[in-house]
Amino acid sequence: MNNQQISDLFKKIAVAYQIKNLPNSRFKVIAYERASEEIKNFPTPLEKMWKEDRLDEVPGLGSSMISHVKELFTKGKVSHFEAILREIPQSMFTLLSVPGFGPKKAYRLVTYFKLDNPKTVVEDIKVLAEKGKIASLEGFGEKSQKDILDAIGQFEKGQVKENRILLGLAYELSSNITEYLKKSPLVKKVLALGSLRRMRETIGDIDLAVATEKSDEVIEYFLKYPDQSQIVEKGKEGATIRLGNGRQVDLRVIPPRQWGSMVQYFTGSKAHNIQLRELALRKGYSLNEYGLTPLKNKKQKILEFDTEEKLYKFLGLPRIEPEIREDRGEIEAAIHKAKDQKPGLPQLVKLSDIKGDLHIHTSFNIETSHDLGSHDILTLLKKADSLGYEYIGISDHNPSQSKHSEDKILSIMKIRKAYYEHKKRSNKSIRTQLLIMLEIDIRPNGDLALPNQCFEYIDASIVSVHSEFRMDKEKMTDRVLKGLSHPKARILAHPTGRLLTGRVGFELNWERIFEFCKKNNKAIEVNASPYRLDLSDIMIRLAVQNGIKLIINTDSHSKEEMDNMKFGVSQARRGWAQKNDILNTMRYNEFKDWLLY
DNA sequence: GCCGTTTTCGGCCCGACTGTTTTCAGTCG
Ligand SMILES: Nc1nc2c(ncn2[C@H]2C[C@H](O)[C@@H](COP(=O)(O)OP(=O)(O)OP(=O)(O)O)O2)c(=O)[nH]1
Ligand SMILES: [Mg+2]
Ligand SMILES: [Mg+2]
Ligand SMILES: [Zn+2]
Repeated sequence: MNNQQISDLFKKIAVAYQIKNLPNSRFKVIAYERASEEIKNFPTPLEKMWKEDRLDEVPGLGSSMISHVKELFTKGKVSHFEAILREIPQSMFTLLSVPGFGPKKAYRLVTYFKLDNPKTVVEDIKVLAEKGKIASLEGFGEKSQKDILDAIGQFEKGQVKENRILLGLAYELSSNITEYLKKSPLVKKVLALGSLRRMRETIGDIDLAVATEKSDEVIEYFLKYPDQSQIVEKGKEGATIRLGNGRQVDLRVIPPRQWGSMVQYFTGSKAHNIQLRELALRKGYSLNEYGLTPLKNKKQKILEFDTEEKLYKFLGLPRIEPEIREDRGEIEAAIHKAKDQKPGLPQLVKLSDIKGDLHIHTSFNIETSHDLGSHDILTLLKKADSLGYEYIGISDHNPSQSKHSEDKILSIMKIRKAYYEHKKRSNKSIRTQLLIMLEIDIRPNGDLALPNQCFEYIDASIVSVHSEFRMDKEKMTDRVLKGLSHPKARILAHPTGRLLTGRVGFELNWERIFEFCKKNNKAIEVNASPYRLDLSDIMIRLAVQNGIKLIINTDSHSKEEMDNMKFGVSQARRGWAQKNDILNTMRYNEFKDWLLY
C-alpha cells in the first residue's frame, strides 16, 4: 500500500469513529484525520519507514497507530480496522464525495434505505428524493430533500468534493474576480487567500477577503459577478458562489481595522491556524478571524489587528511567509528565530533572485519526435531580456533517432548551433546570454538519445524520461543515473514525469538519486509548468534537507510560458528553499562555471 | 489517539450558515 492508500484508509477510520459518536471518540476522529493528512504529505513511503523502523518519525502517528501500520505491512490488513469498517456499508463513502454530504447524513440515508451498492448509491438516493421519500425522515424536510437533488445534480456534472484545479488556472480565475471587486468604491482592500496565497500545486476553491465598512453592499455586489452560476450560501459575514465552470468562490468581508486577523485566518492552512490558535491559548488568548480575546477578564474587548504582521508580532512571532504555513515546523522555527535560536526560519528564495531559465524550446525545426516551441530564438531572448535574465538555456528536444541517420542528426545539430549563434550576434541590444543546450531523452536502457559526436555542438544538456514509465523503481533509478552520468548531462528535468492533470509519476530511489547528484555535482529541476511542478514541494523540502542543488525552469514552449517561473519559485519556497539552494540565482559567470564544469 | 517551555496526564481551534429546529446538529470554512 502506498501513502495515498494508507491515508485514505485512515480517513475512513476517522469517518467511522465520527458515526459512532461515542463521547470519547471526538478526539480520536481528529487524531485519525490528522494522521491521514500527515501520511498523504509524507515524502517517504511508509513501507520504507516501517522497514527502517522509523515510523515514529511520521507526525501524528503514536504507539497505537504505529502498531496498526505494522500489522498492515506484515499481514496485509488491520484486524481492528476491518472490525470497525465491517459495521458500516461501504456505499456511504461514495456519498461523501457529493457536496453537502458528511458522515452523519450519508450513514443515515444508506442505513435507513438499506443502500449498500457503492456503484448505484448516488442514483438510488436521487430516485428516493425524486419520489419524495426523504422529506419525511426525522431531521430532513422538503427543503433538504430538494438540496439533496441539487447537490446530486452538481455531482453528476463533475462537481466532486475532492476535485481540484491547477494553480495557473486558479490564478487567472481569481485575478478576474479581484479585478471585478476592486471596481466597487466600497471595497478598500481585496486579496486572494487560502491555498492560492500559499501557492499549493492544486487549488480546491478560491478564497477571497475584502476590507470594507459596508459588508452588505459588497456581498450583494459580489453576488452579481457576471460569471456567477449559483449562490451556494450567503450571510452577513460573507457568501459562497459557484462560477460558470462550477468552481466555488468563498468571500469573507471585514472592517479594515480587523483585516490582519481575517487575512491570517483565511490564508490558513487549517493545520497552521490550529497551531497558531493553540500558541495563542498558551499565551492566554483565544484567536479567531476577528482578533484576540483575553481568556480571563472576558469583558475586556477583543484586540484588533489591521495587519497580519502585527498579529504575529503580538504573539511573539516574526512574519511567516504564506507558502510555508502548513504546520510543517514553521511555527517552531519562528519561535526559534524570535529567540535568536537555531534552526530559525529560512530566508526563502524570491522570484527576483532568478537570473536565468534553462529549459526553453524554440520553433527551430530540430526534427524531434516531441513538440517544438512556437517562438523563434530572438523573440525568446527578448522576452528573457525583459524579465531581466542574465542568461537562458535553449533546450529543444533531441532529434528523432528512429527517423534520422547519425549523420543527419549531426548535421542538424551543427546547423542549429550556427543558426542560434548567428541570431544571437545579429541583435546586439539583447543583454541576455545564450546557452545552447538540449533536452535529451533517457532511453529505457539508460542511454542518452543523442549520438556521442553531437555533444560537441551543445554547451550542456538536461536529461529526462519521456517513455516507458512503467518500470521497477530500482531499474528506473539505474536508468536515470546512467543517463545522468554523461559529463554533459547536468540537470535531471521533471524528475518524476508526473502530470497534475492525471498522470502519476514513476517512483525513484531518492536516496540513490540524491547521493549521486551530490557526488557528481548534478542538479535536479523544479519544473515550473503548472501542469508538472516537478519536483513537488514536499520532495523539494527533502532535497534541500539533503543539500541537493536545484534549478527552477519553465519548460516553456512559448514566450508567454516564461512567466510561469513564479509557480516554480513558489514550489521551491514551499519546500523551504533558500537562494543558495537554487543554482539559477547565480550570476552568469558563476552559473556558466557550474554548467560547463 | 496524540502529545509535551504544563512532559506521562489532561488537554485537544473556533466560527458561519442552513434547515429543522424551540436550542441545535451537521457541514463547511
Ligand atoms: N481555524 C480554522 N481555519 C480553517 C478551517 N478550515 C479552513 N480554515 C481556513 C484556513 C484555510 O486555508 C481557509 C480556506 O479554507 P479552504 O477549505 O478553502 O482550504 P484551502 O484554501 O487551504 O485549501 P483548498 O485548496 O481550498 O482545498 O480557511 C478550520 O477548520 N479551522
Ligand atoms: Mg480554498
Ligand atoms: Mg474555501
Ligand atoms: Zn521539455
